[in-house]
Amino acid sequence: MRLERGFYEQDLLDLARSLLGKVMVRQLNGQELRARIVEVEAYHQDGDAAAHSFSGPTPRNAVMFGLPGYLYVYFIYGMHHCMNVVCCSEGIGAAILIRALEPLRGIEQMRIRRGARIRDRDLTNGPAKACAAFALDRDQNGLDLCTDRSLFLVDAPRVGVSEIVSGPRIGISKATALPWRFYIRGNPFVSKPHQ
DNA sequence: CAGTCGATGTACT
DNA sequence: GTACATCGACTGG
Repeated sequence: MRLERGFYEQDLLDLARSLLGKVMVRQLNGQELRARIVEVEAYHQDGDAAAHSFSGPTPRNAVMFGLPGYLYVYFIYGMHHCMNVVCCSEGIGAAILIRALEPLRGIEQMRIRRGARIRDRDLTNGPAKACAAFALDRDQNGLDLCTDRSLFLVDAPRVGVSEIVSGPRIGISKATALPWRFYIRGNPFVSKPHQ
């Protein structure tokens, strides 16, 4: 069943851990894509210089300061997109980056967008790969996961604490000491399994 | 396997 | 101008 607003109103790191194992559903051209969240990163305006929200609201990051449960999608490196789930409460500027998914359904549809020869494990094992496989770009920025018909999350059993690994976030140059990357231990669809 | 590097648009200094 | 929450192609061992 679809996750409701209250789920997204959790504190930053609580939601980061809670999101692991949850299933992302995409309705697209009459087809359904499904994938399990296996890796995330947390970003917060307060004290986190790596967050887009760190210096306050701008046109780009406005969604981060909106309602929890909204999708924040941004364009990066001139060719990629990354998706985040807004959390906490309105005005806070906190969100969780979805870094990797485990494909469950619609794998051939994902392969159409990612490339015919891509191995299953490479379809969604990175933030921009996940966006591409799920056909998400700036058009989906500001979408409400609690009400949208084409994209939402459904509940799934919690991942046990002992199966969650945390460590430094990937690909940033500021606030590198914060251990705000979380992933499922041993899952083959995580973007960078080791370290 | 690991390391390097080019592609490419935009937000912000 | 510069940096950027990345990816994939390429190198060398």
